[in-house]
Amino acid sequence: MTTTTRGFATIQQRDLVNQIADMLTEALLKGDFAPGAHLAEAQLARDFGVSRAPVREAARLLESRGMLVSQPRRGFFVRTFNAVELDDVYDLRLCLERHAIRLLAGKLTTEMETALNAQLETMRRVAREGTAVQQIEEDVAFHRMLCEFSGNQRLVRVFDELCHEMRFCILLIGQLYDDALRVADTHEPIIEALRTRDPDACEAALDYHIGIAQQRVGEMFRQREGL
Amino acid sequence: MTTTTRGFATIQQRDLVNQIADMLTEALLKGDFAPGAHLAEAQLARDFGVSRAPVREAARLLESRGMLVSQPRRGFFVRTFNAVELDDVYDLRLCLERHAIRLLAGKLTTEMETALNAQLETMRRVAREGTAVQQIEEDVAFHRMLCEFSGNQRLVRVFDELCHEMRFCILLIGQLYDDALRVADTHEPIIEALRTRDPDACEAALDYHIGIAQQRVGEMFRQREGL
DNA sequence: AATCTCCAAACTGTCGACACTCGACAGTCG
DNA sequence: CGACTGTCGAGTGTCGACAGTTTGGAGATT
Repeated sequence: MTTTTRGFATIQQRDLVNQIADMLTEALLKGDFAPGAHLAEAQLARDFGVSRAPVREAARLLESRGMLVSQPRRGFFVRTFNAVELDDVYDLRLCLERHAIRLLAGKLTTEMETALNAQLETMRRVAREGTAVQQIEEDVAFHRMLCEFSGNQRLVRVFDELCHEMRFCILLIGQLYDDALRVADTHEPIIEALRTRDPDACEAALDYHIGIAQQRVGEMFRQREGL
Repeated sequence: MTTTTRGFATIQQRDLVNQIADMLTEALLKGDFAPGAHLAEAQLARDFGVSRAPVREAARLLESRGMLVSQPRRGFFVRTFNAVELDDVYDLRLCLERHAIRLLAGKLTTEMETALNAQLETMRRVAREGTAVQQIEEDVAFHRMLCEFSGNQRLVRVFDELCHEMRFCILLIGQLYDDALRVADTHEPIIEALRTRDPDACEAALDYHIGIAQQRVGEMFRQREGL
């Protein structure tokens, strides 16, 4: 594991549950498990070299994040998405971000603005020289900043949950960003709209941006679903 | 599957985890635990007459619902709210319901309308002859219907999570509905606005309604907090 | 009297084990 | 030949136990 960025071993021996949850999440996002596949606790416990208790708790954690579902006496299964559920997620995300950006429009500081611009630059950089996973992460990070700057922490929490599901869907589809640089550029109008501090302009810019994203993902998903 | 339409009630041996989670939820809403109090697994296990494993899992469930928080190596504690967090919850709720009612305005059926009216009648009935808990439940049920009729199931899930927290806050404050009948009546303008099918009118009616509720709860909370 | 040290009790994180349940398969009976 | 039944393996739900950690207080020190 990536223990040391510097000479110190990771201080807080993170408990097994979180470690296992992270590893499972990574495996799920990497596509190591087929959608709908059954996750056998005993098998996972053997793989991780631990007992079943922490595996069970980690699985419950992932269930609460919407990446697994459980059936009584049958165990945990990889969450599947249909097109309707995907639309619901994007619709809800739009709802949250609209609200966030309207709040943000009224309280934008120069620090926030420079932070958003910096993030945009990061996105452009990874668009040129990063991996698809990195591109998605930085894209998510941009939108997460909008939520954070809104000031509503509870909203951020829901956004994070939704992101888990969106990531899951996107990586389940395969690659998405055929032209990452162009995608990064589409975030610029959002910053520009924020600079005007006009809530309606902000909402319009966001609607346009997310609408495109949803359409793209939706198309690819339905295409994949048709198989 | 259900070859015999004969009426055997579906025997549901609900597993311990859910039973415990429900009992804990009830106890929390009843105020059996002080805010911030430590929940000892072993003690609860003894009280329920089970082992610690299902108690732990139930506690994790309640943590994901925002009613408990956990600290590594310290265990689970009853969630506390401050005024800012309470405002965040109501702000987010407003965000969700606005979105829901706008969606609903465009697809309202007569069945939905009669269902909402029936719910309003139920609210008036329990306002006269019901308990405070019942009044809150029916009030929540009305708003939940708005979310459900919007068609976005994911939105309903988030709404349910928020409701857990709001219920928790409200019952933590003490009783709220000094004049439940009047509160019930304030839902009528929402139905009337829906009947016009004008999204803006719906949003305005909802804003007014929730704004009052938030103000009330906020005031009482700050008052209680000052102690 | 206030503070520090150290110890014991209580508690959490984790483990291995057992009982019960579910699904599949094969055998039995009409 | 088809439907029912008994059996078996796999897997979950739950339990009791152990080890390491945290907490609160008794006793020692200044």
